[in-house]
Amino acid sequence: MYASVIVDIAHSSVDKIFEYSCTDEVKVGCRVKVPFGGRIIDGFVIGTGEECSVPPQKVKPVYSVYAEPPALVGECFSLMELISLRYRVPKAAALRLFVPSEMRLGKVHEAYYNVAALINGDIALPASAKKQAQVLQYLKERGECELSVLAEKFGRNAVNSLRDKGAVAIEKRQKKRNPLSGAESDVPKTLTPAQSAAIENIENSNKQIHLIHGVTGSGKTEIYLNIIARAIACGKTAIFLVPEISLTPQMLAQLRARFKGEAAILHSGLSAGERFDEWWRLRSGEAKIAVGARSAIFAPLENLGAIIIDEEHDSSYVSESAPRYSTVDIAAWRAKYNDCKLILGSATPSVESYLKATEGEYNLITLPERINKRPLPEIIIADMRKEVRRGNNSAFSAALREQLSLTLESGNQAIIFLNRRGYSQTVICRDCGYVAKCRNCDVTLTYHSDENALKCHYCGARYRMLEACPECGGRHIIYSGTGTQRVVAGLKELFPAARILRMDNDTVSGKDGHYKILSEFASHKADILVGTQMIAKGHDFPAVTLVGILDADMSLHFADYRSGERTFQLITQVSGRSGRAGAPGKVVLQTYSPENYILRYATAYNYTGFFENEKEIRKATNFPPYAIICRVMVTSEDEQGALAALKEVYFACEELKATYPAEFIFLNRMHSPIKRIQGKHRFQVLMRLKTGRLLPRIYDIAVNNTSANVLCYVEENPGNLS
DNA sequence: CGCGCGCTCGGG
DNA sequence: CCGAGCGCGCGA
Repeated sequence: MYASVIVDIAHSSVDKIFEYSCTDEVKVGCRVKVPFGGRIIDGFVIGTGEECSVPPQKVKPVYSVYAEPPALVGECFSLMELISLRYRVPKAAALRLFVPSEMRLGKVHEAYYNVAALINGDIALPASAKKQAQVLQYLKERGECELSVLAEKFGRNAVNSLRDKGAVAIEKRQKKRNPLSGAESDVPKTLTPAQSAAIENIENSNKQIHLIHGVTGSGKTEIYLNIIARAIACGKTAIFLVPEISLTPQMLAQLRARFKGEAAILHSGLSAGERFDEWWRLRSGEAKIAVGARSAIFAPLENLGAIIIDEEHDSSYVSESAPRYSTVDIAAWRAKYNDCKLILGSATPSVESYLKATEGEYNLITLPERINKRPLPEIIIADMRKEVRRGNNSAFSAALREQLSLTLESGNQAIIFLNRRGYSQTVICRDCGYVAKCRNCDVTLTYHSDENALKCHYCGARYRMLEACPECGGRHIIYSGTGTQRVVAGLKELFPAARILRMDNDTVSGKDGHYKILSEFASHKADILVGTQMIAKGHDFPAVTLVGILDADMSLHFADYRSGERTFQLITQVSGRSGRAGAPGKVVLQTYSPENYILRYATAYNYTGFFENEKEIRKATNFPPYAIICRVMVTSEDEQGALAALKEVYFACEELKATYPAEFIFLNRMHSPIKRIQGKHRFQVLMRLKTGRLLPRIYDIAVNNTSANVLCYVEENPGNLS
């Protein structure tokens, strides 16, 4: 018998199928060790058969087979093929998406716990051995007990003595780490007529992909849970994707309560062991629902009945490293393969998805009202130009101050949202205009007052704060911009009695840092939460009745065609934090351009108005979704090498343009806005294309110009152009 | 990816 | 003439 093997080396030069002789123990999907180029390495079996297409003298036998069920199942193989072709990555790189890295790296040992069990309770003990007697008594009552518990209660020595006397046995057992265990029960809530209608609509529609556009608080989650429950009831499985940031304890508790052990969660917050165990629970069929962030779209489930992508517009659904797949694309493919529904949901759908829905490619379901018809929070626009004219140079408008004191007086909580972090954005020399930049990354440094240091946000480099300007020697160094720290300081001055929490990249350490701060705030241990983007999503704060958006303009004037879309999404999301429970919420939005159409639609909660307007602009200016922005990044530590490769890539693209002039709207080469990151020079060929027709050719160009020295890679509609 | 082969160049 | 250095192609 022969096995077709893909060796686990993600490199284009070994991106082939190798054949080995084997026994029938080797099954499709198995991981094996094989002799390869003089070494023994891991590989994936993607096929078996009696025939062999290489000369017999070349064929070697499989070295060994992993003693585990096949890791790859179902559509893995065709999906691997698709990803490998679509994103021009080696098949091994595509296969790696399907197995947890813990498994490949062999890092996870099974977790064990020790159990002490009574084998002979009638043993004679000296009267002095009181502890041992207690242990015996304890075990007589319950038969067996976890060793750690016994050791805690009576001391490890007593247990050891009993073991030596043959009274108890200590046995190693495999631990099932189950992050969703210990759940309370939850019964499905009664659906509102709107929710029932939405589910009915999805069930009866003959379209495969559905977009639920529902305002915050419209009960989308209950619809998702219902659809998942229906799939499970039919003996099928389901995938439920949420942005990484939304995998909060509350959300997991909700799933745990509803689905118990049938749900498995896959995300980076779990320990390696937990993730590994959850993956196997899905693979073995014990769990039928995969819940997780982007990568959970590759969950080892067969017979899918539904795929749900919540907060469909979220930028975390596109991978930032190769293969730069789009989660919605992969999900659409799996839905098609399994002939199941794909449900996208959002309060602020991406322009791209909403366009597809209005054009009939997706089935559009609109939920315009909150569950209990509670009104959406009122948004008050504070015109900061007027504030400046009145002589108010602080970060807080009169309206915000007034609302803040009202909120604090009534014992409610407030969230202050701003886009930046650090004490202030930049450090400028007033005399010559010098701005401090990172030596490696060419990025403006940010001043952090707690360390009195300058930091680069792209590589983490830390510099001493400037005493004098290194260019002109001037001593008039000033800070500019407003950061969370300065806002906190300002708030303390205005409301000395208020308890204030700060949340940004500096106060959040590790994966649980989020939760710590957020749950501290949720349990009302603080009155005001000041933070950046990361407070916009996830948690529910019932007592928050005021949200202040300090610098709504920041994202609006960003040099990105999506800045309008992003700003609309941000305002809607942040506003949704206000007034979740009883009391009606308020939002104060501070801006220097109150007449801006994005802000006008956002404050009126008018998504369709925003969409129609935005659509026309994108159409007129030839931006996505009416075009594709394509960037070939060329990076290298060696500047000359990078420049040479850049030239090659550019010429190849120019050649394409000469052949297909109608496909190109724009083509040019340039430095990337950030010229260096971590010592790597960055150049780019930037294109705007009418369609995706030429993308495969462009991927080829990138692959062909990648060498040991220079890395070239393609980004489609990149999230940012830094 | 990691290895070995073979070619080339420089030192003796 | 021999040994070190590098580029290339191979691996089943």
